[in-house]
Amino acid sequence: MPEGPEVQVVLNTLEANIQGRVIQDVQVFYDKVIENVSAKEFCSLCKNEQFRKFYRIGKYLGFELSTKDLIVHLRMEGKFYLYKRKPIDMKHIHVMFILDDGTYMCYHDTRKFGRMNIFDRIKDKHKLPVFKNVGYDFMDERATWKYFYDSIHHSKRQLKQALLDQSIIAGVGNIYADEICFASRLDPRSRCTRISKKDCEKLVFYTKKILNDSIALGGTTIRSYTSSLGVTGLFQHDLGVHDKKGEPCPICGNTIKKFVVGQRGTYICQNCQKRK
DNA sequence: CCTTAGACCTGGAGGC
DNA sequence: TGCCTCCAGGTCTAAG
Repeated sequence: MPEGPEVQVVLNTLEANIQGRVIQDVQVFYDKVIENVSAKEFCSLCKNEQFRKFYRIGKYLGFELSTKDLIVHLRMEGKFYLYKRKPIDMKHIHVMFILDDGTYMCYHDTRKFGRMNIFDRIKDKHKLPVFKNVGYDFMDERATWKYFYDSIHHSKRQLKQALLDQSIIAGVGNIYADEICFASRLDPRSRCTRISKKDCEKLVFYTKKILNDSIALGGTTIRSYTSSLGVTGLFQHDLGVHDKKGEPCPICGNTIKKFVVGQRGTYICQNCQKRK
């Protein structure tokens, strides 16, 4: 479910609720969630660690603990829930952290795609092995239009695939990629080689604007009925094209069409968005 | 180097 | 009600 903005909202909420808490115990019910060490090792490495700092790079959540960095990727459906007592329905809970104030911090993930990694704490988080193929976060000042232009203009790929490429600018996912293309008046199927510097200025400007606006509204909630930690946002009301097949374009009134681009459902107003 | 299909998982929605 | 197919906010891999 989450793209950069939703991950940021989750992070903000967790920071407000568990900063300073100490992990007293950890239980793992689906071992594959833990990626870089065994589940057993993960539990012992987390034990007695305190949540100190909270950060995000692209779609990754980072928790700086007393001596470790805990890195979580929620993938499609991962969520954190905080409970005052142990939940009765443990069906999709795969990891449970029991904190020193009695909170049960539960990792819930219907499709089991999410992953957790734990490392010895380091200062430069970008150097952690999980971030090897992750570029600059969309909030990073190094994520400029020039950098984006230099990264894509030799590529034969379609524009949308470049926007989704986490090794260039990290944090954009399928919904926001459609919205960025719509705001920039560009067809996501356009070839990167044909995207001008001027286009890149627009694309990076709207990437930052749309993702930051979404954070301010608590993120986007579609196809989701549960209100997990901070994931019931309001930005879905501001979407222009995504998930609006058959509806009129908010600018020109033309019918929004759906295509498949890079194996992802993609929504376009073919009147407003120019194919290059 | 690039693109594409498939894999990883579960459940909701819609067709019959 | 049941069965079937398609679809889903992500990413990695193998194969061409």
